[in-house]
Amino acid sequence: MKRPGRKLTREDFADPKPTRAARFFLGKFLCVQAPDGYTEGMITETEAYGDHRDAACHGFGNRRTARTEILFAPGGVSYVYLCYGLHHLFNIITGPQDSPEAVLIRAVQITGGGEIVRQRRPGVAKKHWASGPGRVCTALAIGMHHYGSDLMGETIWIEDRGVKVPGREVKRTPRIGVDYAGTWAKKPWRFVWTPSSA
DNA sequence: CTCTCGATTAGCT
DNA sequence: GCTAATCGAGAGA
Repeated sequence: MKRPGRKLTREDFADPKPTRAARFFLGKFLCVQAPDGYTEGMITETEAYGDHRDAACHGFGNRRTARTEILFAPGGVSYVYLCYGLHHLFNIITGPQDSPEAVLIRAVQITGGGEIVRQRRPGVAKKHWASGPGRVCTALAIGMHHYGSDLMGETIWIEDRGVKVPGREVKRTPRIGVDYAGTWAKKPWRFVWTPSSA
C-alpha cells in the first residue's frame, strides 16, 4: 500500500551540517506542480555546499549579492540559478539563517508524471531524463521563477515516503566541476545512491 | 562599462 | 574524448 508521504517541514531543513543534509535528502521525493502538469522524482544524487568557509559555495566569504542572498535564508527554500548561460541548477537551502548552506540536487529518478517528462525531454531515453543537475530542472520544469520558493508550499516540495537508503549503497566522491575551489574541491561532498533493487 | 568564466549538456569524432 | 552553445553574475576600472 502506497502511503501519501510526509511533506518535509522546517526542522527537516534545519541541519547546520550540509554533508549530513545532503545524505538525508537521498531517497526523498522532489515534487513539482507546474502549469503543464505534476511531476516528481526520487532523489538519487546530491552535493553539499557551505558554509562561508567553503570556497566552492556561492556564499563563500559570506558574499551576499542579489543572487546569493537566498543562501543565507533559513533552510526550506529553493535556490535556482543559471549556469553556463544554458542550464538551471536546483538547490535546497538548509541550515540556520545568515549561514550559507545548500544541497544541490544532481539527479532524480522520475516516479510520477512520466508522460509530461517525455514531452519535456523529447527523444531522450528514460534513463537520462533527470540524470544530471541541469536535466533535473528540465524534467521537472524548474526555472528561475522558483528562486526563493518556499519548499513547504503547494508548488514545489519534498516528501519522505519512508524509503530506506542503506549506507552500503551510497558512494561519496569529490564534487563535480569545482576544481577552482582548491582543497575544498577534494572534499567528498557528493553523494551518489545506486539502489540495489532499482 | 568591459571582461571573464562557470555547481553543464548534447552532439560529434 | 572534445567542444560549441549562450548569458548573466561578479569583479575591476
